[in-house]
Amino acid sequence: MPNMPASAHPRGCHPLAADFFDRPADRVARDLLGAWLVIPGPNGRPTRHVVFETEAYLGAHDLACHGSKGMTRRNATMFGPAGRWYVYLCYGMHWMLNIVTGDRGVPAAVLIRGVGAHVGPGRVTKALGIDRSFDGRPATRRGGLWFEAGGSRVPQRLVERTPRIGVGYAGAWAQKPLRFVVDPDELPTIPLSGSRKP
DNA sequence: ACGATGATGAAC
DNA sequence: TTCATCATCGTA
Repeated sequence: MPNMPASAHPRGCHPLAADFFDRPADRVARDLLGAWLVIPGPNGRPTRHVVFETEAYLGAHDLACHGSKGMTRRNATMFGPAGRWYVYLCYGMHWMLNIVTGDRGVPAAVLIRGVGAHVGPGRVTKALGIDRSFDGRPATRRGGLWFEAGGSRVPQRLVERTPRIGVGYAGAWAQKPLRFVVDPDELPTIPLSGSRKP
C-alpha cells in the first residue's frame, strides 16, 4: 500500500483476512488478543479498539455453543464460512458480537467480550453501534467492521484463561478454559489517537 | 441480589 | 399460542 498515508495505516496494522479465522475458535480467540477491532467513525475515519477479552465457542459438540442444538434462523451465520460477523440479541437488550471461525458447516465462533475502554460484550456493541444489521456481514472494510493485526503477538505470560461467563448450563463444557483475557494496560496504544499509558 | 426486556426455541 | 430460557447490565 505504497500510497496510503502513514496515519491511515499504522505500523504492523493490516486487516485480518478470512484465513486468519478459518482455524479452531480457541486459537482464533487467543490470537485476537491485542488485535484491533476497527469501525469507521462519524467522520468516516477508522476508529481502532484493542481487543482484550474473547471467548471461544468450538462447534456442535460444545454444549455452550448455540450451534450445539442444530441450525436455526438465529444461529445460521455460525454455520457459514469463517470471517463473518454473527450478531444476536441476548437477554432481550444486549447485542453480542461474534466472529465466525473454522470450516463451513461447523458452528464455531469467537465472542468479543472486551475492546478498548469497553468492558463486557453488551457494552462493546452499544459503544460501537453494532446491532442485528451486522449479522452475516463479512469482517472486511466493505462490511463496515473488521479486525487489524496488532503490532506484535501478546506474550503467553500475559494471557489469562478462565471458564466462559454465563454458560453454567453447559455441564462439563462450562468449566473449560475458553475465555481469554489480557490486561489492557499491557497492550499497545493506538498510534495517533491518544495514549492509555502515562 | 434482582429486575429489565424481548427474541428464541420447544412444547403443546 | 404459551412458556421457560437466556454467551448481560445497571441499580440497590
